[in-house]
Amino acid sequence: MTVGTTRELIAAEARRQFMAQGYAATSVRGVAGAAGIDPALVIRHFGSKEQLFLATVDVEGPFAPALAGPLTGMGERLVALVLDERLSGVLRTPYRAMIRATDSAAVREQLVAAMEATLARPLAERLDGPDAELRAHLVAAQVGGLLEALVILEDPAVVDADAAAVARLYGAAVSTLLTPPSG
Amino acid sequence: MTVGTTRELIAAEARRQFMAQGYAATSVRGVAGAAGIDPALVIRHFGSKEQLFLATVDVEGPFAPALAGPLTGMGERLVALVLDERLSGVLRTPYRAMIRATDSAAVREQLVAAMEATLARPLAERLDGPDAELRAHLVAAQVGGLLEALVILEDPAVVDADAAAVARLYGAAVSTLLTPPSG
DNA sequence: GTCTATACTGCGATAGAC
DNA sequence: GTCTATCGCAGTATAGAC
Repeated sequence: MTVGTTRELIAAEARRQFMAQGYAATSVRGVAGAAGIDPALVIRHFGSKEQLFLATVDVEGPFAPALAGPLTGMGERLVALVLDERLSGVLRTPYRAMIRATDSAAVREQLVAAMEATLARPLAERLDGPDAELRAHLVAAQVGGLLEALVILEDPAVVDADAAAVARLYGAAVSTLLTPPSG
Repeated sequence: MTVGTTRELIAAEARRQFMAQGYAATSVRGVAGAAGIDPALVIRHFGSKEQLFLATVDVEGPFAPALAGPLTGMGERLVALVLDERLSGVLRTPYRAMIRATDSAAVREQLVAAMEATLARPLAERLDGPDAELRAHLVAAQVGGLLEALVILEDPAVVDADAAAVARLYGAAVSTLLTPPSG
């Protein structure tokens, strides 16, 4: 389906390497070599290594299915999506690459924008009660925390835990923010 | 209080730069220059840039005060510690530097160990009911999520939010995992 | 035994020739 | 458009000066 222009060839190879090895371990020269072209071409087409990363790596935030249903059980459904390894390619892997590249302000902003557009903003519209917007962003922080433990820190206590138990327990904690605070 | 040995001089300057600029933007040559010594000496003393980082940057996990009191309100107290800017130097700043250096497995392990020793393990001993250990680690994931939103991603919706509201709302969500699950 | 000088390899990026 | 040559900087190893 790729048209095969040089630019798209570079982008495809760069995405592969950034996702597999991260930002620091991926070199412009390595991408160019694997694509069979000259390193200077990569810079010519994308401007810099950072811009190449921004253009090729992004999270897609596959939260829509969980947000579509009723508020009841939504916390558990959100957590289940994070735990679903079939979604790694669109969530876990780019999330890891981007978090580890947040030295760059542009990467930070792109990741915050993606999580806001796919999670915090649509969620805020669903919430009742005071502080709906803040609560939605705090849910996003919780989701980020679980992703961090799973794929950034690879904390064995979470990675090796029973997924159903994590979904139940962490999902309940997320749900606390979905229902209006009592009092 | 520093004895002034070359090794300690290097360590102090390295810590300063790693905390202020992060791992990638700090160079062995820059540390050596600021310390007024030769770059090769840094390697001589610490082996590599990565080992220099591991030896000089660590989070201290100042959670003990929050963990000491009653379970009631502990969630809010933990969140308040994360939000306390006076603790930045021992928590936020090293946390940011370490998360952004988690390409290194050794950095991952050192950060996980610090959070486990100062938060998850002492907390697990305080918790009643089933899955105490998993729940304690999920609390650590929540704390990590808040730190991530605040200091890694610098999400304006959280950074600019009223601290008291964050403590109340996020603290309540943390507390969900502190009390034994109902049912 | 500390420390300096030097050098090797690889990086991102630029200038300019085809 | 694409490649060649090159610049300046990085981490690090080694040799040898004090």
